[in-house]
Amino acid sequence: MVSIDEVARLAGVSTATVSRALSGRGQVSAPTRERVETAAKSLGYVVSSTASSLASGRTRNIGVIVPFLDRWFFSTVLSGIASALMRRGYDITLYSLTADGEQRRSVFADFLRRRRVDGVVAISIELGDEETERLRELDLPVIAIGGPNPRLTTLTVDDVAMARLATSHLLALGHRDIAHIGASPEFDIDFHIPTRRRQGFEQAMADAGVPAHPALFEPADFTIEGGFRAAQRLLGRPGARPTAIFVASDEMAIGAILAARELGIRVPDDLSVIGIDGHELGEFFRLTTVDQFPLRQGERAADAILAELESGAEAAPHHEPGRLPFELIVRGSTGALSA
Amino acid sequence: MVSIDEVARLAGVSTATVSRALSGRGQVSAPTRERVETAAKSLGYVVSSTASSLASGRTRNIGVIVPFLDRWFFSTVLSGIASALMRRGYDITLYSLTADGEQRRSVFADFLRRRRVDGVVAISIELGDEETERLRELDLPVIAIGGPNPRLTTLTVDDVAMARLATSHLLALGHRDIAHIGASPEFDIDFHIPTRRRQGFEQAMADAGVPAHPALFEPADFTIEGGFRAAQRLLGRPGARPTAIFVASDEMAIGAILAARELGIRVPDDLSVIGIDGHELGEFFRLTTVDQFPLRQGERAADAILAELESGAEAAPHHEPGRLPFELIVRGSTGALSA
DNA sequence: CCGTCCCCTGCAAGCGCTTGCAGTAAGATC
DNA sequence: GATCTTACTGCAAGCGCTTGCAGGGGACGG
Repeated sequence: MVSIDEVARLAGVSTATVSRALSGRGQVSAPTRERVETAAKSLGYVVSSTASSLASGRTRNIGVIVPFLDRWFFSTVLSGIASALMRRGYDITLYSLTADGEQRRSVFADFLRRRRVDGVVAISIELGDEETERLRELDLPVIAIGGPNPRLTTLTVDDVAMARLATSHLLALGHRDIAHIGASPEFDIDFHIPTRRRQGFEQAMADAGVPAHPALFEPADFTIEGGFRAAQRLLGRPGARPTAIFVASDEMAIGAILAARELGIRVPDDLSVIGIDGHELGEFFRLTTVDQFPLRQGERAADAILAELESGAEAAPHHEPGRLPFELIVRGSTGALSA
Repeated sequence: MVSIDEVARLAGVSTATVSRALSGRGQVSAPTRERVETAAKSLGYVVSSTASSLASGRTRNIGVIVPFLDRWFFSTVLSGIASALMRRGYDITLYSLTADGEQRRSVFADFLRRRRVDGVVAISIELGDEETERLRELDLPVIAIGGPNPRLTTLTVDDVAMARLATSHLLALGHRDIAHIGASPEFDIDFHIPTRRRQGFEQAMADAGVPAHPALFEPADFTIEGGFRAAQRLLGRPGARPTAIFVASDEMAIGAILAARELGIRVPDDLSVIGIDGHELGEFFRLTTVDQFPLRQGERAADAILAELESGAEAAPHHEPGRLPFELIVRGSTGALSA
């Protein structure tokens, strides 16, 4: 492997000058810089990240903590983070928090403390107090996407407002018997997003003076299949059927659409369905949704962490609640209430 | 941040002994080891990966190259890799090869050459000659999953055999008019899996003495929507309809099932559909498939790279073609040909 | 023509570990 | 009891960079 000394020798300068020329820190005359760059290129020199990190204290590496890798939302956010970071020359090291509690603990107790990263992005994880504390102890910039955490800088989307927007859309179409598919209460213990979406739903209903019937709520597990079953229960009951369903995620909403089809209920003629997220399959299923642009969320998180790094200003945690954009995307799964 | 010196002082030994006690390399008496471990724990010491890497040349970090992060197959394999690697205390740094060609080049020309990783896993990427060469120049263990590459150690599943198995299943059920949904030829240029699956299909048909009608092939793009459209074309044509479809991926197969439903064609009564992959949605759609266990593929790749690292033996590239397991999973989307 | 200032460059001291080598003491061998 | 081993530990030299500091001009002003 070629080292900085060889480049220095070839360019006829000291290693200090090579370092400065290639990193852009400190003064180097234009001709010298050019000689160094030529030498480096001809030798195929690439700086050793370990040596550079040790000497400088900068790693050019961001740690990303993800609860699941194989769920659409998280992998999409991750994808946004990865492309934005790589564009700026940063590496990213991945910390996946599987179901295994012991392993999760070791991420905070060991992995992250190896000084391998300059900053951390945590995607939609409800962090425990101790975990939050561990993160703060790292003394590194941390950006959390999702669950607002008063002790960390967070990028959040206003879940209540999103849910209100979705519900208002249904109300504006004339619907009154609106059901809601959300998460079961025990889910909420460490994952508050479904609760907030439910609150938004209830607020919008209350604002419109429409009573939200408790029987029109069904819990599910945020999968297509879960949404399917919840919708089956909702639509298969004797008595009056809801004319619309606000579903707390697109995947569950797709399940609901499939359930309706199976029951011979036409969407949107007999039933309107709206989801939340902006899932890639939404277009195919013609699903009306409130998009939260997860890819861009990842990019924004990457930009935010780089901004903190480059400003050097370890700004006090400033939450920006509800700052992430969202947008109603009307497709074919919602329609006016038929008389 | 606490350093090794503090631990040494507290334990009353030299830093050399601390290093040996904590890393398990070299001899340390049991009582000394215990004192060191106690001291380290009480100070919350975690070794600095950069310093350790620089001194030892080992990073305890594996690079993973992924073509897409937000596609089910890749993120599932990645998930398997991540959990297996973290279990062994390894970090993983992610190199995402977006569509951007320039960025892709920089992964091989710069990112990977920073000496940040001890080994590389490449997931289902058809690597160009120059890229392969770059990887070999790294002089690190490399494991490629997927596309067999004679110059790298690869873990592959026998795509031809999988396709034969799927096709045989349909043939055994009595089907003769079997269509195939695969990839369009231009896709194949840098992605040979679809071609191999098609070959397996044709072989199985030929072996059974059944002519594979060219009109019964439809290309698609490996998405649900693509499969949907391909099936629409296949099933909407005037004339005799196929009684079964072998689809080259589960996602496309799901699309095909949805298309059939929309056309009022009953699955499996009027049409059998079989896919390949083992997609998580397969169960929900009752899709018969040939599972290739992507999660376990990732785990095996992780194990393989660690084995190479720990043996130290930079074994010559040994491809193990067709060594990865696959299995026919019969669910509800295939059935005997009705008379 | 000399002093100042500003660029540019090199020197050399680390960054926080790991590990070859050497030294010590205790146990083993005869 | 002398000599070898063997097990353990410490010393100190790096690993390949970065960067504070200082020195050497050239430009410029007086």
